[in-house]
Amino acid sequence: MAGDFPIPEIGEVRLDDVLSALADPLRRGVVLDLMGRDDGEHPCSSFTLPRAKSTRTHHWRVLRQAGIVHQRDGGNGSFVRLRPEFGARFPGLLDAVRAAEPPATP
Amino acid sequence: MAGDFPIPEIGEVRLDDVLSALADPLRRGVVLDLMGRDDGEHPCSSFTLPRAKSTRTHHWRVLRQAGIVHQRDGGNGSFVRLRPEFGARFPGLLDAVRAAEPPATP
DNA sequence: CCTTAGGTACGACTTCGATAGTACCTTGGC
DNA sequence: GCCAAGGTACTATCGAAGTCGTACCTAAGG
Repeated sequence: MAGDFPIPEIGEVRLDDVLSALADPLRRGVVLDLMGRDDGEHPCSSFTLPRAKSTRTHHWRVLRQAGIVHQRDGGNGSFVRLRPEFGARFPGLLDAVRAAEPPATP
Repeated sequence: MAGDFPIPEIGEVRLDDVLSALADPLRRGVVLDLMGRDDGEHPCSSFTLPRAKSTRTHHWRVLRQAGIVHQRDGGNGSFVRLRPEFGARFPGLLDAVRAAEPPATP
């Protein structure tokens, strides 16, 4: 494959999907993790997702369809980054989520 | 009965429950409606909830347990208001949701 | 007192989402 | 060329959530 995964236009994304995506603590965790990194791509394998491979795939797809992340398939590994348009489409949302969440629990 | 319904301490409310509560379009609709009114009590019967009575009861309970609303039973009718502490516990969250939603669809 | 309106509690049904197992694919290294 | 690592697609399972019907409750008004 080796290409970008299909993602919805940012204008097509429904708030329902965004809030449902962020309601799951695992997905919210990786989003907050991503917000704490630089704006570039990061390997999917570098995130804390203690679930089966197919379940991780599922969670990334949900985040893509919520317009939150962009994902690129590299054949043997895939990479994600936050979609920069998201902040303009849903201003303050991710910041509010981050503010409500304890930064991490190591 | 004629009294206040039990609600969690605002500090005990989990973000999971808040986001799940707001992910439902019906519940989000009544919350946004409530935000557009004055801060006092409003009859539950004055909101747009085209569902069976028992289903409406369910949705109000979810909003209570998410720390978003306070509810008082008056015997033949019950009344809700936004919890003023919510904004301090989850700053910017409701505002972000309101900003992301078209004001209404009449 | 009786009726009605608004609402709760409980149980049943149904739909949806999180999870995982298996098969298969692609890049990279040996 | 072969194999391992990372990941997707598909399917199945299981529990949670949305929905509703029924029985019952309470205050308000005639």
